[in-house]
Amino acid sequence: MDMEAGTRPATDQEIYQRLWSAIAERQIGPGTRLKEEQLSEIFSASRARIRQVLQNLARDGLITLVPNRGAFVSQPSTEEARDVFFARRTIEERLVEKLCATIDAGGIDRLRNHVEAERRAHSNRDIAAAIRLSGAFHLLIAELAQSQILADLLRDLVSRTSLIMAMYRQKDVLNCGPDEHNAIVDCIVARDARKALAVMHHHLAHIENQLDLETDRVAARNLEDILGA
Amino acid sequence: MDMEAGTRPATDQEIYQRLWSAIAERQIGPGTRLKEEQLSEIFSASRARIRQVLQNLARDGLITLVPNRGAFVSQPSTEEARDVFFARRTIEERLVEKLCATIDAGGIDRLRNHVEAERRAHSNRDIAAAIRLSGAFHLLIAELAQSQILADLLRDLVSRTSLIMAMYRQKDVLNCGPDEHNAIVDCIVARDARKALAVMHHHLAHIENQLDLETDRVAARNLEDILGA
DNA sequence: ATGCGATGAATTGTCAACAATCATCTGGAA
DNA sequence: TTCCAGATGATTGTTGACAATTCATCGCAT
Repeated sequence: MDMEAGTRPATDQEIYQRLWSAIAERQIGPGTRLKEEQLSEIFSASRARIRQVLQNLARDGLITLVPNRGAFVSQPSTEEARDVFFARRTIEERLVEKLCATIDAGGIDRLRNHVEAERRAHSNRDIAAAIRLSGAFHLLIAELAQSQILADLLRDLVSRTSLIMAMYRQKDVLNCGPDEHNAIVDCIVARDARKALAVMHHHLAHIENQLDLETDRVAARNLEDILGA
Repeated sequence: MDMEAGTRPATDQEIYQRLWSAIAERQIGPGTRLKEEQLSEIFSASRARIRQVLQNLARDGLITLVPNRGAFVSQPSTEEARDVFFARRTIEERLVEKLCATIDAGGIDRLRNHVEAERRAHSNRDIAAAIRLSGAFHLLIAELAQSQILADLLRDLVSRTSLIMAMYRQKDVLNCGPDEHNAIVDCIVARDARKALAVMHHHLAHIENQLDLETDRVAARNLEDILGA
């Protein structure tokens, strides 16, 4: 949220990151249409580059590309939502299991510090930061587990999870606190792979169970207000 | 291997499929440079579309895009190779486990028929078909297990595995026969999830263990001879 | 003879204009 | 009034040309 738009060029990666954040952090609601020309003005980039970025976002499942119609922020169905959680359990259970065997002191420090940061954001009622850090925790585990392929996939799945929660979260349930994350770190530090796996499973199942199974549509918001200067 | 090139336009998907097959089935060796103009002539498509396809292939790990240099068929390192197998074990063990719980009669038929086709190709010494069917078996399991996300990822991993085997397979070892696949099907039919998981693990470990851990470079071949008319 | 710097060809990156496609709106007939 | 057909405007898809970058070659000084 730092660089001004509409003035100077922006690299492809910046545009991608910017849109990714805006979607994953729920600033742009599911179903919102993303027009190429509109984006090219906002980022002062040519349409060709915007198009390239949109294709990357589509491949990550964050947006849906409809031929001759354009790009829309994805609206995952309940089946897709369940599939995302199935894939996350598959991957993350294995990653924490591996991490228990390979973690070192530096890794433990990074995990502890991260959970601490989550706790601060939570007590400060900083919802946006809490959401971002909550996802980043899972990505940190993947990074420390040293499986590039699964880490890359998990990055996509985490952002899709944000999208899913934006659509299906019941309104009274707040974002889960850092307590469960802390429990996972404890298991890793104790090198108890069996328990770490179980706690991770419970954690993900917990999140999934908080969701509502009816389809909701979310009103589209104005892009310039979010991405513009 | 049916459509003639250089004459009529080809849709993006066709170009992608064509290159994907050529790389995954080892007709184009690792390290081969793919020039955009060359490909645009072969497929009689504009460079922009070629570029688009190349980016998709890069995201699937089949080719590597070097800025301002071009596209090269990937040469996975030994670490990346191990990571691919780690990811495959993670995913496929879970998929066969799930499949044991959800398989129906139609699915069993498809599995049996596929293994039979593999057996025929193997006894006919049809190496290309054997390679293709061997990969397709794993994809069939993923399809039947009904997890779109993991199936998509596995598709990429299977083609990367072909690339890895092209680079690191010891020359005397032939492609594994259909016997292990048959054993996996037996476990699924018996709905023995625990054993299915173990047999799948063994199968993938077996393939990985057949590999050599030294780096080999493979000579580049001529593109027109493979993709051209 | 060897190393270093300039030159040039080849290739990728970028862009703006053009063509094709789709949604919407209008108007008329049943 | 309702439905369908056609025109219209907006948006995406595609193309070819141009700019930027890289690699290889050659010349030159040491």
